[in-house]
Amino acid sequence: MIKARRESLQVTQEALAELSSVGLRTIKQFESGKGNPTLHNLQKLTDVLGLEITLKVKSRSDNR
Amino acid sequence: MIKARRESLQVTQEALAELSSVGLRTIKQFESGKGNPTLHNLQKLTDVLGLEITLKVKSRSDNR
DNA sequence: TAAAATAGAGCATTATAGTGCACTTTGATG
DNA sequence: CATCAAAGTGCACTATAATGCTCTATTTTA
Repeated sequence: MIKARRESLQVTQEALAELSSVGLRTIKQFESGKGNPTLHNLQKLTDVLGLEITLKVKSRSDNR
Repeated sequence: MIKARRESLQVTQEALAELSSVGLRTIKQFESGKGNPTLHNLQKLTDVLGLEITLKVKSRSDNR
């Protein structure tokens, strides 16, 4: 998701690293599916990518 | 947010800890605003709480 | 195809998240 | 007030996320 967004914006991992102040190595791991990023780092990335992390109540069947 | 949701479900931190397999201490820190949880832990919590983490494209003013 | 740019991976180190334990604080109840 | 339950905090230790460096692989381009 992050990766797709980054690519659609035509930004390299390196550029993203600089813009977000998240280490390049970290972004690489993260994008290659090996990460368990902290919320903080995740937010730094989504912030630069113009994405928003939201929490929504999962609508369950018995919810209505 | 997590805290509010937990309370609205009338679940104690302790119960949440057990249900989610996240350490009680961790939940305490997290809820008292001192956390920088990993995505993994955050998901374990939201999962139990019936919440969903979503990423949406932030609509910017100059987007239209 | 050679060179350059971009992405992925191994290794080692540092910073910090996760956790348990014990104690304090706070709020509710008898 | 004494008691109890739920929440918050300090301390210490362990696990792992974050990071840099270097090298390899893949993709792009001349």
